[in-house]
Amino acid sequence: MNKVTAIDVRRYVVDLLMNGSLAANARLPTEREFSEATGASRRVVRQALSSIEAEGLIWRRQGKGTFAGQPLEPVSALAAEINQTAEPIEVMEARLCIEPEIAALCATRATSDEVARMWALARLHYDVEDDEVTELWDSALHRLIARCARNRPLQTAYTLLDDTRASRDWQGMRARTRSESSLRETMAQHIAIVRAIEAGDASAAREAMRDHLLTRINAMFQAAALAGTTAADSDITYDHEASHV
Amino acid sequence: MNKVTAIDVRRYVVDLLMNGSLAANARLPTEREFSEATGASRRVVRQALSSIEAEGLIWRRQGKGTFAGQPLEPVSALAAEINQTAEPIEVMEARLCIEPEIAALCATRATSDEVARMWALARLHYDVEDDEVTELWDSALHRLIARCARNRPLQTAYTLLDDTRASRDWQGMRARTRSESSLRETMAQHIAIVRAIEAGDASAAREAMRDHLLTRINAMFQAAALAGTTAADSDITYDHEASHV
DNA sequence: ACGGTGAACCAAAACATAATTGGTTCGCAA
DNA sequence: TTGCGAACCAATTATGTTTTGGTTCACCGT
Repeated sequence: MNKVTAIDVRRYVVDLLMNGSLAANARLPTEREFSEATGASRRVVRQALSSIEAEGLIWRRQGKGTFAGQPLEPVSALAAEINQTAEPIEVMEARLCIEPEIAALCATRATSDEVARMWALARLHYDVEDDEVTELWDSALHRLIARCARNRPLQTAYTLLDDTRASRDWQGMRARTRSESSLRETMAQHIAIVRAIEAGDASAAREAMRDHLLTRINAMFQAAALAGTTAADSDITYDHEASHV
Repeated sequence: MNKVTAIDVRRYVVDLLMNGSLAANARLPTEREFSEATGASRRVVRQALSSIEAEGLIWRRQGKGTFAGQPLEPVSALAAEINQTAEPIEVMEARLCIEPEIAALCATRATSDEVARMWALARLHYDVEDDEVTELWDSALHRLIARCARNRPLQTAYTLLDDTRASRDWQGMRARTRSESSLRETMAQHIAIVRAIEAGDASAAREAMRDHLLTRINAMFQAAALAGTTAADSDITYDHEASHV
């Protein structure tokens, strides 16, 4: 009797998350499929998945499935209709306004459980072969932080911005702005954000989030300048917001 | 041959709209039902309905039906959805996060025309008696500032928050928080905001907007304390946000 | 020849039904 | 007792049918 333990299944699933090619929707196989694939009983599979979910790497929904990252808020239909015409740079500017405040609120309200999940997402080492994957885990952390601000209107506003990332010409933008070094920088900034949140330091969280977003925005500007087609004056960095205090 | 003309059907439908106890956005009979009820051909019914629709009394949607009044805009629909679960204090907190940044952007982007319009709104002397009117002009100024930030996602987000004024227990809140002195204070703060925007001073505009919102929030807290029913600890002022450097 | 009628057809939205999926319980057996 | 499998439950999606406004067209009466 070759017993497959929850630890084994856990390793199997985490491997799939890190190395395997996730579907576009970040959807994982069903519990029954995992059970069949690993030879473990469904109970064991559920134990493994539950532990991974508690860590914050996946989320599950009855009738829907199991997914990598963090859940999207279900504003879907209306949000898509509203945000049809948003320019990427506009969206980033809006995020620069809202997300630092969200991080500040989050610092005063996140539970230790939630902070632990943030650490798991911030410290993730994944194969960076695919832009989609990078975006998946990045957005998961940001989404989790937004949720922990515990302010529904704000979260809805953030979701409005978050939804636009998935659509349209963001894809090409991502491919150009990502690099080995910028990835390392992003991870360092994520860690700084979570550290501030864990410390309950609202001001530090706000500033860390600002730094992070400013870095990303400037990367976008530089990518646009390299591409050359759009934005004639995009070689200037986005700093007129730095008059903050 | 007793022909029923479009005019006849029109009168029939308008009568239904006026006398009948139809709420706003109530559903009307289908075109086929109208046709059967009036004896007119469907074409005639459609002519009549089209004229009524052009007047703005009804709206139609393929597959959905014919409805009284004007269709709900998607943003308003989302706002209504939020209002079912969001507390007024949550909304004010969200505004406290977003609006100062909007004011800062506005200070760098508003044209002189727009500033002139802001002055007109800020200097308006309105009667304290009528809460509705007070709220209307206050909302108008804030919306104008949001528009001048020239960022559609941000403007949408603000509209989402501002729409909540129209609904539910916001009414009672208004009546309790408004007074002769608070009205004067509000006007002074409005003027300070517009002055900073006119000067192009982003930091000053941000701070002026913060002050204004904090004042309003504390007024709400005090009103809640007076009402006594809700929020046991509402006698403390809302200041844990004041750590803002 | 003209205009209206009724029927048929199209597309969008709602409604109803079946299938899928995570969550839960229970009997059975090692 | 513990763990497994099966069945069942509830939420969600997928699919098909019906309803409804929008459109086209052959036909009839004047």
